Amino acid sequence: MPKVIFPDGAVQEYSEGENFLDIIKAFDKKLLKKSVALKVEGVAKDLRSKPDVTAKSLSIEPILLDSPEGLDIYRHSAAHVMAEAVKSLFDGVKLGIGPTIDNGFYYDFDVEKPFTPEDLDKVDARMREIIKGNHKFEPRRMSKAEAVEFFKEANEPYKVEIIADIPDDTVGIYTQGDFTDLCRGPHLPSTGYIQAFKLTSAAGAYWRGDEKNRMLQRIYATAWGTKAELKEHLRRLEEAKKRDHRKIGKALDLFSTSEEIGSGLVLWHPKGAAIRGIIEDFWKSEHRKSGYDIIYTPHLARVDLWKTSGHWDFYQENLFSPMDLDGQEYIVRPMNCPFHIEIYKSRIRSYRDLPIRYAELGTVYRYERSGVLHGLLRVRGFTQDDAHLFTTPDQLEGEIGDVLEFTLYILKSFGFNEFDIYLSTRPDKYVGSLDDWAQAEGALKGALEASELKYMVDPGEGVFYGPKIDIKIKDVIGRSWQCSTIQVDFNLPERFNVTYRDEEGGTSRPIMIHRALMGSLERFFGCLIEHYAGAFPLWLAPVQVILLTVTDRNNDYAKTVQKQLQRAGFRVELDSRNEKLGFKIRESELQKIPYSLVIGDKEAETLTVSPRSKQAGAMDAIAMEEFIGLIKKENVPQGGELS
RNA sequence: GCCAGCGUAGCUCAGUCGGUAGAGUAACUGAUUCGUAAUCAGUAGGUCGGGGGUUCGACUCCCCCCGCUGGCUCCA
Repeated sequence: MPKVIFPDGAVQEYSEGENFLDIIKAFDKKLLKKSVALKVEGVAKDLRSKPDVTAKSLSIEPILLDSPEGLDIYRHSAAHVMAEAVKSLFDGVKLGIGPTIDNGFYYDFDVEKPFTPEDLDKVDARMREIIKGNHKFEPRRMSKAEAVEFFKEANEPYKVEIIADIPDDTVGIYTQGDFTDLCRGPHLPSTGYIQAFKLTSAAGAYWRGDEKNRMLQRIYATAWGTKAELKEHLRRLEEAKKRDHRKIGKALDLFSTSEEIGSGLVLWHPKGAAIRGIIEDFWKSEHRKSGYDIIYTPHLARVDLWKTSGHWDFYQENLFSPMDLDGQEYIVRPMNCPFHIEIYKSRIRSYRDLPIRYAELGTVYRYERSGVLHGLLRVRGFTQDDAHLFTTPDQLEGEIGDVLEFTLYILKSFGFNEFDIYLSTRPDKYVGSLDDWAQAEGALKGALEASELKYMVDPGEGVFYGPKIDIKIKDVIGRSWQCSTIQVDFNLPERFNVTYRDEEGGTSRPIMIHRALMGSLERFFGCLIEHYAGAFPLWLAPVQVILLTVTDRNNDYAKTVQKQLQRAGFRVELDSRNEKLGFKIRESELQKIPYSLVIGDKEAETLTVSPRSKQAGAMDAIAMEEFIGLIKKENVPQGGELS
């Protein structure tokens, strides 16, 4: 009898005609219950498919629902159920694509009218009926010509378009009930396997992501193996909402935007500004330590400057319109680089001067389309922690390595320890020679390899003037935000005719590195707020210590304590309102102030304070000097020392 | 920019069928002097995002604009 071999070496014999479902069932019923599909000789197949009996022995591996691959199959099957539900409810629906995504799936539909929330309820209800009906997912294969014919017949032009792009000779088709869809598979054995899903939102989405194409209607959903997991996922989303920087920014009075002022323009309130000030001070002192010169440059420049730089041609959709000044056209700057170049060019530079590192907290303005604005994370006016390094070709890779190390040090100082690193290569729209691009990509790659950091390649995602390394930080809902960026540029030195005197007394062209570590202060601040849920570490907290008096009798002593702490350099507030202690504590907790000092008769008599830490709760009364010593130790960035 | 949803007191949110708006909280005033997450009472607070239309009458229905949110596209 033919047999299959499980991953642990166990063998199960079977007779002809049995499918894998039968075989696994005979082997271990419990295992079958957890399986959604299987791999045969490493290839994913449906549970209901049959083994090739000519092979006497096949190695198989059930794909379990609680594996990433299993969950993916599960969600994909749920997407098919959604498509069936939509097709059965609305007339003239044409199917787009229905892939799985993190935590769920979506399906795109070409429909007459966009879905309303009520439509989603109907789709949800129909999906549940389909699941209850427990229809089998029946696979079959068709030649491409047959499939094209089939989907033309079915009035599914998008499917026909997809088939044309499939390189294989045949394509997979799955049918459940009377619904048929193009699909690679594998799928669940039947719709009844789906236990827990929830439609989350509907949104317009261009066919193939191209805004020249027709806009389809997309329904997003999340799906999980069990109802408990779904519930847990929804709970996590709720938790994430609580950390939303927009919500916390309001609650802690950190920043706002105003309709009167305009979209995407941020107002930094005193407490947000206090944090920004601390970040800027830290940033400046670290840059000086690392050999950067800090500069200041204007926010406007003549439009010709941007024609020279290439921004006028390559970046125009993001530029604000020119304004006329004495017959000259000026625009607000979208970038800082040309200004730094002009400082470089203000005198002749020698190879002995290089590398030159100019750093600036440079405020820029970019026109972003209204639909993309998002809290602090995507705005129209923002301050980059920008720098431009001018290097000789020999220095390039070494400088990139140093910048990379410096970047990670700065990010770690703020408590970020996990990020995704991408190497972005030449885009379709680019300037410069292919040789330059190859050299620049090589230098970035070399620095990454030397640093032994894990990174991914993002093909075609570079800037028009050069390739880059991006470091992305994830926000609480799993969205990834690009903060740090390190870009190599051969192009601007060329365009601005930037030179240095080389060893031979000749004229050579430096290479530029553009880099921003935090990216923009606005976005970085947004990420910081979410990272800490507003409970900033001591060194960043706008108010580090709040003094809470028990009665008016304690006000005088509290003032001396306040003065002492201020003299020691701490940001201190005194809450001497005529309120109960519990009330004051509640407020200091809600404001997420790291330390509250309770000051009552007992403390005034013994010249002590009773600290209450945001992290650890109430502490025993201690002398002021002792408390100051304690918080001095804590009042530092988290990144350690730069090597 | 495109698709959808939303915009009511400083904040969080009710407001039914079209009949001129309400709660909690914050603010203010007074009382209370209190020991680790909300003391009590009173007062005041609104062009219902803006403009136009329908109607005897619009927070409510329709149109345009602004802003926000979730996506698409694009990016620090």
